[in-house]
Amino acid sequence: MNLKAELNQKQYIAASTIDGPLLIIAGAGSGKTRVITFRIAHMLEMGIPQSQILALTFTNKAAREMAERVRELTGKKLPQLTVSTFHAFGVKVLRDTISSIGYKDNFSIYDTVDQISLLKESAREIRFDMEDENPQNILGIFSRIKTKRGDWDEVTSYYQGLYASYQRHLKLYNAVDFDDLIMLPIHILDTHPEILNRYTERYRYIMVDEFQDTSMGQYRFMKLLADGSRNICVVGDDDQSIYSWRGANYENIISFERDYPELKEVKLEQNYRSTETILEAANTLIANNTNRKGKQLWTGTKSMNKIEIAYPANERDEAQFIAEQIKGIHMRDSIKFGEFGVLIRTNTLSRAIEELFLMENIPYKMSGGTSFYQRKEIKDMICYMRILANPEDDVSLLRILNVPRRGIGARTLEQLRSLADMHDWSLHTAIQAAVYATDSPFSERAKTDLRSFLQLIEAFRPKILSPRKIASTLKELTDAIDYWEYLLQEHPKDEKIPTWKWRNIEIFIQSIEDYEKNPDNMNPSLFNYLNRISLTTKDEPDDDEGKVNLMTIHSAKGLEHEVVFLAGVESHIIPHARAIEDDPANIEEERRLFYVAITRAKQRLIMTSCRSRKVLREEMECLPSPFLEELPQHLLQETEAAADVEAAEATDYFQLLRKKLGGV
DNA sequence: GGAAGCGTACTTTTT
DNA sequence: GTACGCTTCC
Repeated sequence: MNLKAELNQKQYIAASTIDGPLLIIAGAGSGKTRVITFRIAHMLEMGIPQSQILALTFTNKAAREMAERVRELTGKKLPQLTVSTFHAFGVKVLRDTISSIGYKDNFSIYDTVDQISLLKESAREIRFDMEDENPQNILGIFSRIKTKRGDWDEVTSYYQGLYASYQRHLKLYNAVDFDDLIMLPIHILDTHPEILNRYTERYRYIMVDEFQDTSMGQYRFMKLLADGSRNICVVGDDDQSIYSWRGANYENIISFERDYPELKEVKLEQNYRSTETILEAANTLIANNTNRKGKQLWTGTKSMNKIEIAYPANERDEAQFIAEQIKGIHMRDSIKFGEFGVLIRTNTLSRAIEELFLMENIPYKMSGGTSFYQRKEIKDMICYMRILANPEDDVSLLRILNVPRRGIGARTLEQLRSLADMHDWSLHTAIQAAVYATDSPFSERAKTDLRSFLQLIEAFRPKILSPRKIASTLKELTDAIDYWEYLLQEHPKDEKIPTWKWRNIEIFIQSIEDYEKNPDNMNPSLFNYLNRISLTTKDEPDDDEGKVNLMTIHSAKGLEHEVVFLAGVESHIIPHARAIEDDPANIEEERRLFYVAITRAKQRLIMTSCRSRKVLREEMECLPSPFLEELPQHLLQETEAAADVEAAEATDYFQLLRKKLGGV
């Protein structure tokens, strides 16, 4: 491997500097992934054992891609190389060490939906009134407390008791939430020097991708691991920091410079992705942000196309326009469907577009959004699996206790809950007591129903825990509970729905089977499988090369496409009205978001801004995004959105628009 | 006491 | 479109 021939001079320095702290500022499209993969390959070539290398990323997609590229480059399987997201690495650490803080290693991981159920349970027990409360808000407060981003204040103190209850229940259910995946490992490493030592001895070379998106917790986690060797390389771009709402703190770049004063810094500014037009637009836009490290991207790629903007009448016409453009460009310029990206600010904007893609037979895939695993029928299956893995997991138990209907209703549940609350038991323990205790106050009928539920769990638990028996046991379980009959019963009007849902379950079971049969999988246990799917939002593998990529701007980060459509470029969507409401200073993050969207495009960028859009049933007038005014107008070109607009209406509109854009 | 049926309020971004 | 809560039915 000849690094010098493969990389430009800056890239070469970044890839060949492997000892000591290194800060790489990598602009959009500057070949960052290439540098990282070459850097790892170079380390391996220098004789560093793969087990000593740890690469941390932010998303599963990035992790998967990085691992794949290193394998391709080296032609080796590298089973001991660790490339993972922060959260997945947290799980790995917890699996090995969580017993040191009194949890069991079969812990469940709660996603947002589970967290809300847990919150409601916690509130119920301490008789906290949840009327007029927004669970998401409360969870936001809890998250800030847990990750030490904030402290209790006059407003939030009100929830302190609820937080204590929430935490107590997590532990009682042997469960952790997403924040725990970062904070608990930190706690363990902080308080157990011998465990910390084990990790710092093992991982001698650490790399962190998308560093601008790391939270304070993730930074501490990284620092704990890295302080043994101080061979720590972080790669980031402050202009692409778009996760501050989740605690990302791009000031970590400053902390890094402070904590590792001996660091070397490399700035990658040559862009290999986009045309001059697109880069000039992006540079001009982002220069409006005040809080940034200066950076100017440049490229040698000449432009053929201006940035296009169309103003469709409504979201239907917008979808129509995008579909037609894609078809046209696909045919005329023979650009594969897989080279198109359609970017949206919010998941809800996908609906109209998806509908038209289906109608026009345009193959597409939507990444992000409600994941496969969040679908009701799949979530039911997962909760059964979680109960089998961890019977104390009340959140999962509550979900499936009466699914399918087995006669356990509100009254029985209430009795169970008071029994559990009284003794600080999980519901599972309470059920056992209800069934087997001699002085049980439960009705004979309730006891019979509960007993058969317990027997079901007891029968299937050893089965599903035996090696490579997850898929087959789950199949058996769905038959035993007659889930098909349940689906029919729940949807009596339309047999299409049960058929569709049953099909999803079959797909799910098949994917488990694939997981179990994969020879590269050293330890395909139920726990590992559950942990894995808790951390991935996506449907199973996305090897569909020939499909248009429809996704949110957030999930588009790190990707690139020949032709990029940016839909819904309207004043309340980007910048999002809600974000600005929260804090007007959020405009800078929204601008970065727009910047990320623009810089995904290699050849062509086509934006659409609807004149009206249906929001929650109601038709709403829309104005173009103010960010459009910030782009150099000579780079823009208006494209007629073919639509049945009345001419007069259109003229009025364009006058309004010119006024707005021209400031006259 | 449990199941089924109807009305209402909410969708910013994700591990 | 959907998920939850409240009411009525069996």
